[in-house]
Amino acid sequence: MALAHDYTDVQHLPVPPRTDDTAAGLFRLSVSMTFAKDEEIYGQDEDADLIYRVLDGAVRTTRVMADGRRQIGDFYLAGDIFGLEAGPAHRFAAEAVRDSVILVIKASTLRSSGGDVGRLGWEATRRELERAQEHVIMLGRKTACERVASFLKDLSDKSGGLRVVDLPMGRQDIADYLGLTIETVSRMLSQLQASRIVSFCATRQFRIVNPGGLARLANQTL
Amino acid sequence: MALAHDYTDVQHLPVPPRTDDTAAGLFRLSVSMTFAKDEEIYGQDEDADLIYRVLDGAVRTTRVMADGRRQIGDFYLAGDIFGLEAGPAHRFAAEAVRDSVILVIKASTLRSSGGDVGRLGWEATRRELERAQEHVIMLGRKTACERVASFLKDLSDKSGGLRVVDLPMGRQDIADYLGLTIETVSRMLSQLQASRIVSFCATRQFRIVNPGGLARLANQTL
DNA sequence: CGGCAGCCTTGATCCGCATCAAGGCGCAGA
DNA sequence: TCTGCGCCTTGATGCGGATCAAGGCTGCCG
Repeated sequence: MALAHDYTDVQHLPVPPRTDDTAAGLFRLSVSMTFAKDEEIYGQDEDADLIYRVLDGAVRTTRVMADGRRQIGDFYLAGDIFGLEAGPAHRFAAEAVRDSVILVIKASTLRSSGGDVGRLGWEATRRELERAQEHVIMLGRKTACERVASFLKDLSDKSGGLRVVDLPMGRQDIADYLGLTIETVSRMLSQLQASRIVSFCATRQFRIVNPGGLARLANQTL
Repeated sequence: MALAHDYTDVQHLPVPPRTDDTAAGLFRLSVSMTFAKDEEIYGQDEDADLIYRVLDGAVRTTRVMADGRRQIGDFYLAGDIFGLEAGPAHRFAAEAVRDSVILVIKASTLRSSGGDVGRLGWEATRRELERAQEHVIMLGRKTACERVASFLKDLSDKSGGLRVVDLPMGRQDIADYLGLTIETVSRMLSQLQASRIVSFCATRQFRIVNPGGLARLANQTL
C-alpha cells in the first residue's frame, strides 16, 4: 500500500479548469492535489469532511474483508465527484487507479449552503445511488459474460459513446468491480473479441466492433 | 400482478401517528393509502413525483429483466422511507410484500424546501446509498451462507436487536434479494438451524440462538 | 538490445450453487 | 374435518465460474 500523501503539492485554484457542467459550480473554492498510482486518497473508516472531484486520472473506491476478499464500489473518471457515500465516516477507501489530479472541497461548506448548492449535492448523491443500484442488478442477476459486456458498454457510454475506449484500470480491478476472478474476466474479454463484438488494440484499449451485439449481451433493463 | 390501486381509500392526515423520529417531520402534510399484498405501489419507468413512508406492513423494490430474472433492491419496514431512487423516473418498481399502509408526499414539495427539510431529504438519500453499497459487497463477494446470515442479522438489527424476529417476506423474495435461488436460501436456513445459530419457531419467525456465531458468519466488514 | 518483473492469457480440474424433481406442510375455504 | 393449493424443504444431478497451474507478453531499465 502506498504511503500517506504528504500534502506538499497542494495548490489553491480559484476556478477549476472545466466549467462546462453543473458540478463545476460546487468546486469554486477548492484545492487541487495529485496522487500517484495506487496511492490512498482516503481510508475506510476515516472521518469524512471532504468531497472530491477527479480533474485528471481515475479513482476506485474499495472495501476489503477480513480475509482479503476485495470489492470495488465504483470507478470515477475525469469530471466525476466522489466521497459522497460518507455518513460520519467513509465506508469505502478511495485510491488512485493511476496518477491523478483531484479537486477537494470541505463537505461542511456544501451541506450548510442553502438553495441551489445544497440541491446540487443532493442530486450528485442521487446519481451515486442510481449507479449503486445498477451495480446491485449486475452482481445479483447477471452472468459473467453479461457483466463484462455491461462494463465495457458503460465505459464507452461514460466516454461519450466513443467506439475506441481506454481502460484506465487493470484486469484485477475489473474483476473486483464485477465480483469475478481475474481469470474469468480475461476469458470473457477473449470471448468477446473472438465473437467480433470488440477488438483489443492494446491490453488496455479496445474498439467496439459491434455496438448492437454489445448492447444485447449487456442485457441492460433500462 | 395486482390491479392498479383505485385511490378510494385516500385519507388526509395532518400528522402521522409516529412522531418519534426525524423522518416524521418530512411527512407532516401527507396522505395515507393502503395496498394489498403484492399490489404495485409504483412501476418501473413510472414518473416519480412522490416519496413514500411505510406506516405499517412491508414493501419491496424490484427490477425484472427481459427474460424474467428478478432482483429485489431493498425491503422497507414500518418507519422506512422509499421512492428516493428516482431521477425523472423510478428505476425500480415498488410492491407491498403484505397488506400495508403507506404515507405519501409530493417530492417537489420536499425538494423545493430550503434549509432543514431539504437536508433531511439528502440525509435519507445518503442512507439509501449506504444500504445499496452494503448490498453490493454482499452480492459481489459473500458466499450463500454469509448472505443468508447477513440477511437475518440485518433484519434483527432493524427490529431493534430483538432475539425473536418475524420474516415479513417469503423465501422467493429473500432469494431475489440475495441473488440466490429459493432452494439455496432454504438449504442455508436449514443449515443455520442445524448448527444451532438460529431456530425457526414458524416458517416466518425465527429466534437467534447464537448471536456471536451469526455475526461471525455474516462476515460484516464494518 | 537483452533481461527482468508485473500483468495477462490459457488450460485443467474442482466446487458451490443452479437446476430438475419429488414430496411435505400449513392454511383457507368448503 | 377434509381437501386442495401455494409455499417450503430435501434430494440428485449439472454447469458456470473459481481455483490451481503454467507460460506469454510488454514495457521498463540497464
